[in-house]
Amino acid sequence: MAPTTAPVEMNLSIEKMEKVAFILKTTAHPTRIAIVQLLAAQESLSVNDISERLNIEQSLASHHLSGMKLKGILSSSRDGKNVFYALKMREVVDVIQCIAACTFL
Amino acid sequence: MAPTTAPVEMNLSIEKMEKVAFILKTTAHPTRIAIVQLLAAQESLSVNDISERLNIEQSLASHHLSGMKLKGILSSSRDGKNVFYALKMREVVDVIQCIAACTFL
DNA sequence: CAAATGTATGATCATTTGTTCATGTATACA
DNA sequence: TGTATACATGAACAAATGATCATACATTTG
Repeated sequence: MAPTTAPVEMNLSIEKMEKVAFILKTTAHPTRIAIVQLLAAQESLSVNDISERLNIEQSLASHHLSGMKLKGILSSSRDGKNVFYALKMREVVDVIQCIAACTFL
Repeated sequence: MAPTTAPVEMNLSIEKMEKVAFILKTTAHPTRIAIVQLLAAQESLSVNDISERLNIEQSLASHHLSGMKLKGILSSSRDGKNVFYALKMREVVDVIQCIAACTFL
């Protein structure tokens, strides 16, 4: 994705800008970025998988995951004792990659 | 930009995830998205231009602008009494457009 | 049913964020 | 020099966020 170089018209409505801000805000946290990263590679993972891989408490993982689900970024499904989370809004992967690709970071 | 459909390896370091989160956080606000939108179309605008167009107080505009400058998203230059701000990290335009393009928003 | 395992939730607290207000600084110009 | 215009800044406060803890709920298995 080449950087934008020429003047660009976006013309987002106030409502749209609020929605975009909402999604960006939901993504803007190192742990949540790590979660997206895991789920970009794995299709679905249980809460335990995630809390172990990221070395965070189960409770904290659950809070982040349910929040991201509530906001539409993730989906979840229970299988026995486990609840598996998956990426629902895959666009956030592109967003993260776009920023991560910035040479100056 | 097509949505990512297949498993993707990102492998961002902790440091990189923190930097990405930092940039996303800096962008994740309706007013700041509106500022990026204006500067995507205009090359550069004064504080007054921006506060008038967005209908916000000069002080609030200045706070947002200097914060965004501090974090590397904008640059500024004084010309007489005016200070003109411009987009420095144009990638944020792509980020916003990417999310804004989501059909479900 | 009881115990074990996996997950969710709510309270609490510290920190950060967003906004406003008052005031300070910089530049131009009469 | 004094005044007007354009920006910046810092204090103060409300609100949102992130982390931790304790505990509740759900499911499986003995």
